[in-house]
Amino acid sequence: MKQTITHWLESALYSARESGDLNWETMPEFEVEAPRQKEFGDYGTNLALTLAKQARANPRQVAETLIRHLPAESESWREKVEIAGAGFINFTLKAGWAGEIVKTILQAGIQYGQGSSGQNRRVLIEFVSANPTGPLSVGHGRNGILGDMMARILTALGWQVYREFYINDGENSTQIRNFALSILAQFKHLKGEPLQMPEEGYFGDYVMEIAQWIRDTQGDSADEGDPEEVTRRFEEWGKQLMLEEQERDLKEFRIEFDNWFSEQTLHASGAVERSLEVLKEKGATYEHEGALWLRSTAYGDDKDRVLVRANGRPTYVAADVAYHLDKYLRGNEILIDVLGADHHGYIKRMKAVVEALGYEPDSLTIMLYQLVRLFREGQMVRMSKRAGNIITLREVMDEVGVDATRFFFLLRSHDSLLDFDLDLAKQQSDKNPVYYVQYAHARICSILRQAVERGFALPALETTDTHLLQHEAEIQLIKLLGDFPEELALAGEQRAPHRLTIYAQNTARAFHSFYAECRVLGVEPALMNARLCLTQATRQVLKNTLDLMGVTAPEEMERREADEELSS
RNA sequence: GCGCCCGUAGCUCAGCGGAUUAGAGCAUCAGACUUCGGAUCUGAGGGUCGGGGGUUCGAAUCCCUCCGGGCGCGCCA
Repeated sequence: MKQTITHWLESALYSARESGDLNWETMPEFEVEAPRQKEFGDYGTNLALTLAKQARANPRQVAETLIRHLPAESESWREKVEIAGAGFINFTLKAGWAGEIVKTILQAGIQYGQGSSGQNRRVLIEFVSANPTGPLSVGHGRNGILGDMMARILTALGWQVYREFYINDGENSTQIRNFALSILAQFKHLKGEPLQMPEEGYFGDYVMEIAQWIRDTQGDSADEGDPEEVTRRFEEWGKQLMLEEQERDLKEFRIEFDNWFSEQTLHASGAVERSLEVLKEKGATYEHEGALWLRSTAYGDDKDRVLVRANGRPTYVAADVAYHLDKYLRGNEILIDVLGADHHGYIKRMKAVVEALGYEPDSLTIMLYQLVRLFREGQMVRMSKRAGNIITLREVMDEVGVDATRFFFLLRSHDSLLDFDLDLAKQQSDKNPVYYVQYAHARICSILRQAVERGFALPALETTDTHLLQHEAEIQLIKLLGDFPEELALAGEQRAPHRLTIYAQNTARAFHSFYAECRVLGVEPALMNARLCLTQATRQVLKNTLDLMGVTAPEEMERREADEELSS
């Protein structure tokens, strides 16, 4: 409906210009929205206000002119059009208009809301990319959810999405090395030697478990031989086990990747050197004190960055140059990296890299998310990965459940700090908004089941008069359902998945409200059919939204409250 | 010191491509079906949108500045 009204307004604009009533050059930006106060009608627009600015005219007069030029086809829909406030144009539509939206939704079904703005272009989303030196943290969970939902959203908007996990397994990585040395230390300890952890060692229990696994499968002699070789072996074992665990946990968290990209392959294949050559050719590098530098300040970075150390080893940045170049060479037009807020310094650097490589800096989006703070018994849980006292994603998943955890992570804007209270999440899980939305879906399914049980066949769309849907609660709900395509598009454009979480809650609320106001089953047959259609349409939209969130849409739920009351 | 993010109701947060009277959940208080699931609904109280300037006919929204909180600022990754 918003679109229809937008068309009317555009048509009025052209008509007014042709007749000389109004002068304008560029199409003004304006919005069509449902006003909060119902006295203002069903939809309103600020068009006259934005246009008045451009034309330096009185907004109310502009509004009058526009109304005069509204196309004839709009007359069968409009009840009345009014000018209000500074120059808003408010439309009140004829009773029954909302029924059309219900039909549109039911016809589109699972595809309702999808768009084609992606035009089949390719986008690569890199996310999680945890170091293979430990289990996934809760922060990785937030990262994973954001990337995953973004991928689902962009797919729905017509993009060809490729999901990738970048494994920081470069042999020059000190982290991995320390990790390997930690395992080795535990291994020797298992054999009875005193525990001698490296300085920056990893202390988690899982390190010991890996050492144990190596001892069980490789025997006591696993640490014999050339020390460098031994470290390399332990590195490989540790890395493999960690990656397997990460993949398993992510899969259970409903996150899967098209590809796990190994940093090491970039070093091994010579891709790193080649990409550095590209930078050199573009004149974006220089040598200083024996090291090779990227002149990133020339592209807006705060300082220049070392690409190759004086000792000849390439830095992490060098690998990232090669990696991002590789992403582009694989035909991706748009790149999205999902990173924790502690990497914010990374944005300017990577934009500089992209530009130095000859690509459009805006083609790379870095989605930063703020950190997650865990609370238990009202206390913030301090965590350190090396010390091994982290709460893992797996623990949270097991404690809180996948649906609730995903929903919780998607509840807040990614650039807002997220406090995750474990006790609240599990003890008062019925207060969790995820149940509110899921309950609406389950309730709808229950109504539809009942309808069949009572012998009311689910109505055919062609024979149903959806124009009977005129109750205020019905209109309210339908308006929201009609907004879904726009909400989805905005979530994609703004890279703001949480918008759909808010939307899901609003839609669920509107349905619960409708449910309380309007009986579906047992009312006059024509109206019942119309309401059954609306109920089905709502189910479809909730389902589509929950699918995008990767949260299940249950057809029934346990009646937990009732059970508790019986037992108490 | 420099950079990024945040500061909106008692608490947790939406809104921030300016626009008609600032929203939701939780908490508090008061109510609601002998038929569709009470994990629900209806209503009430509660806000100088951190402070101060500026732009604008109009600012929670844009700009500047200050204050408070978080996170960074390696030839680590």
